[in-house]
Amino acid sequence: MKATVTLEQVALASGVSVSTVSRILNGSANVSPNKRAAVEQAVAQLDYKPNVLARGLARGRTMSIGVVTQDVSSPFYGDMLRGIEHGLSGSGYLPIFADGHWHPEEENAAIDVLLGRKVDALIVLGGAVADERLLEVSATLPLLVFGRQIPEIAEQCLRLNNERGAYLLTKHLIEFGHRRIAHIAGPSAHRDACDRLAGYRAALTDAGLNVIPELILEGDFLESSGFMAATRLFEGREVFSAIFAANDQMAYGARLALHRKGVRVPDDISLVGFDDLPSSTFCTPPLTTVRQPTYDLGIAVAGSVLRMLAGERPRLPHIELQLVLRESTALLRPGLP
Amino acid sequence: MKATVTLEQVALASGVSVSTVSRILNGSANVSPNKRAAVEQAVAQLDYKPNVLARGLARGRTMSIGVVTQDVSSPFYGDMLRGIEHGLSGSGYLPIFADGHWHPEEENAAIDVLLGRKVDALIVLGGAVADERLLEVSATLPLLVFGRQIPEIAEQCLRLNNERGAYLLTKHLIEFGHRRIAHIAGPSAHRDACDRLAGYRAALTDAGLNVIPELILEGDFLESSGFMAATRLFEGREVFSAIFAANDQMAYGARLALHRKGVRVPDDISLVGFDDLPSSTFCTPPLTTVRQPTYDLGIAVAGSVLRMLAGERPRLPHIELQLVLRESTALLRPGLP
DNA sequence: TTGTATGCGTTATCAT
DNA sequence: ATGATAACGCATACAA
Repeated sequence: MKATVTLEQVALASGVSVSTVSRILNGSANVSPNKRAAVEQAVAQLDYKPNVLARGLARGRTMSIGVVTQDVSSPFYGDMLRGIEHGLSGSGYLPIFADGHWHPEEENAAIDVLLGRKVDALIVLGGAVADERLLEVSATLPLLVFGRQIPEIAEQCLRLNNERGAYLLTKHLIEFGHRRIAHIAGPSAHRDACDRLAGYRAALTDAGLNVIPELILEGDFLESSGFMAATRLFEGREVFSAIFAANDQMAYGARLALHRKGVRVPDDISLVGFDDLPSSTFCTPPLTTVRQPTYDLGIAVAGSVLRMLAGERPRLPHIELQLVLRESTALLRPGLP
Repeated sequence: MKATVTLEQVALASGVSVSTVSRILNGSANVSPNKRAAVEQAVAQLDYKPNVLARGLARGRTMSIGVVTQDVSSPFYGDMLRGIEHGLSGSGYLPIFADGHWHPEEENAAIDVLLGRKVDALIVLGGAVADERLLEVSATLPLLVFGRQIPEIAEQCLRLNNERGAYLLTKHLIEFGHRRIAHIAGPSAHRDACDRLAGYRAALTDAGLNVIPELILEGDFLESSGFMAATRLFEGREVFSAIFAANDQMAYGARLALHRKGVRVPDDISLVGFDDLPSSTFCTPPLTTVRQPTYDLGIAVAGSVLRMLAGERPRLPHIELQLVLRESTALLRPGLP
């Protein structure tokens, strides 16, 4: 309907110069009250909306923040994005997402796209691009990284202690009497997966139990791989009374495999995951897991970006993973190994 | 590190004018091979990246497409976004998301933000802004709407037949011998919820069964409401042998309630949902539901947007909902009502 | 075919 | 305090 209203038109309608209008709109310094009023009225009347592009071109900033994810549709990232979005709301900055699909190449491309869009800051969630690349980027604009630690920019990196989370989980199972605990690990190329495996190992060792290689299988963090791993576990000759899946999604898959076998959870086998996805509260039975406060993490990261944009230090919080005890774990039944 | 390289610098480096460089970059018409080569080399050498903002300002388009969602973190929308993203990849257009959080006001704000960003087209997913608003928008730029039907722009609207889906589901239960089927409906303000309720009613009526008001409860499409509804169902005096939840998430909640009551699915009670979320394959037991092909829908919508951008007609496909039979439904056990 | 000049809508730097 | 005017980086109508 109405064509784009420009600053010039507002200036004309209110009888002042464009620069004055611009000043008023940006709240910069001194303007006479009457002119201000005239302009504000014209703005309202013409329903003037500043052109973000032109503003960006002139000022050199776009008021948008690039966010590189690995999979928008995954419950984990989805929830973080929501947190980021919430944390940014009201700041005038708009998050722009680009997906790396767990592929370093695509991830690099995503970063390129975002930089090409002249985002004012960048948030990288997980992934595996080279540290050097991120350091380059960091030299150009405010960068925040979740899920990895780059020494040179440690202050801008937020990484939860996955090993500790896995340790807690495993220890919990051990305290419940389990000594033959299977582990469905994540992809070995994935840092988090390795850390969780390490935590599992450490807990066993600390408890004087030995690690049984046959009870460690690798999945890909998706439900189906959890299903297959659990199925294979039953085909093996090593008995076990508990399964620790490296993330909730694989735990779901494993749970289904158990269901198919007619194995009860937690009566026959205890099961734990990692992440505490929203749906883990509503599994049958509700899943014991470790909570990654994704939403709050998103908010924290968003806050830090805003701080860096304001020239301050990121001040990322230190966040501890917490054990969430639910109903998928139980005391080892007497008579079992 | 390297400051932004401009067209002018490329022009200088290759000994031609900026306009020539611009032409080559945009592939417009005739340029001598040697100049072209020189420019291309300079571009590569300087690692020139066009400034999207400047380009947008000059050309009047931003190569970005606004997408209004209701909840990025929901499995439903997350998957659609993935589809849209995929469908747009390679086209040069970048999707930009803004969330309405199921709030008409926020949704309007989201549209404003996107329009302010001068997106070249808009995709609206679900939601409840006034038809008029969308018609206004549609007069300005290519618009595509999922989840509602606006007569004036019917060609640009994609809406699945929710009533039919619910009908199929209910009919399936009836064919399995169930005659007292409870329904956990979605919020009555939600169009899809109403349609599903209507389908449920129609199937009962067509089968000569009467609709029992006490067996119809309203939820809010989230797991917790499904849990509460199922719990209340047991407190009522009307018996039932099956539950039809208006979406998978509520079915999950209901399933947990049943688990708590010690009620087996499907042995004691059959349960169905609606949506076929990725995780429904891995429920215990896997959930019988109706499939909304979210990912493909996303791709279809993206394709149509691209088509409209190219001046063609949207040509949205007609998509049928399909029943997905899994293990949460079983024949009514003899002796039950 | 190629170069020059102008415009896109704002902001910022000057004068005044 | 306020108004011209020059960037911002690119596309394009026009001229050559």
